[in-house]
Amino acid sequence: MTSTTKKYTERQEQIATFANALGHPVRVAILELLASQSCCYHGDLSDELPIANSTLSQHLKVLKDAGLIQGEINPPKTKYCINRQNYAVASEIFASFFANSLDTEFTKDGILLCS
Amino acid sequence: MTSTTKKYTERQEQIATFANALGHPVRVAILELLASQSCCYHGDLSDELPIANSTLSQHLKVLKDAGLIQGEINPPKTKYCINRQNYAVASEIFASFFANSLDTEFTKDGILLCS
DNA sequence: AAATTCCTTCGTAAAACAACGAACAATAAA
DNA sequence: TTTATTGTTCGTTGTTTTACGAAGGAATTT
Repeated sequence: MTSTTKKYTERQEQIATFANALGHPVRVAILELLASQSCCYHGDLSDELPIANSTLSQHLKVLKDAGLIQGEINPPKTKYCINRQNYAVASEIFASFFANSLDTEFTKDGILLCS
Repeated sequence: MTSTTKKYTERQEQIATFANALGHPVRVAILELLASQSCCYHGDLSDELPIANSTLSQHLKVLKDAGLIQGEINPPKTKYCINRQNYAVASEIFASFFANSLDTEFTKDGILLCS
């Protein structure tokens, strides 16, 4: 392939970005905590997670940069919550990604290729 | 939190593993190619992707280690295809992950917390 | 004003990732 | 047997990630 192309589609980049954010177990745990409690202070999360405070801040930044959470800073406390809008986007994009892939299983006239 | 705990659940680890594999746009592209064509030789993928052959091998290894694809080596050719079984697992685990999270939006008596 | 609480940022070190070309199998073709 | 073809593995380089403690900022409490 030539190098003049724009490498990857926006969608592929978007999927990778969301996936990357989910690509560490502690970030999955963070999202689950936020989802179950709607909101949490940094300290609440820190109590539940086996990582240093500064490390937690880093992971929260990753999630925020990916758009999956948002933080309301209110010194000295900071409240985090899920960004539901982007969460829905992520949910859909993953669903469609897997749906498209699995579809092909059925669009090949029942022939299971690549045994 | 004490350090005696087993850090993360199997499920959290599993999600992170799958997500990690999806965490690079070229790997998303690879999966899409495999999904649309059912199977591909390494060379077919190489023609479509803007990376060196050796790099492609690395990415394929990541996807294989995560269980998302499988490779049938038949020198000098190698045929790759999606591991549909694990793919279905991944699809479900992501779906349930997002479903659980978004559910809370409705289980809070319509009160949108954390504006 | 000093001390405390809460969290972020900084500095740093170790590990993992991503990319490439070169070298290396393993078969097929000449 | 030599040459090609096809991929993987190796070695290397540079970047990113993950982790921590220390230091810093911002309000609140003492």
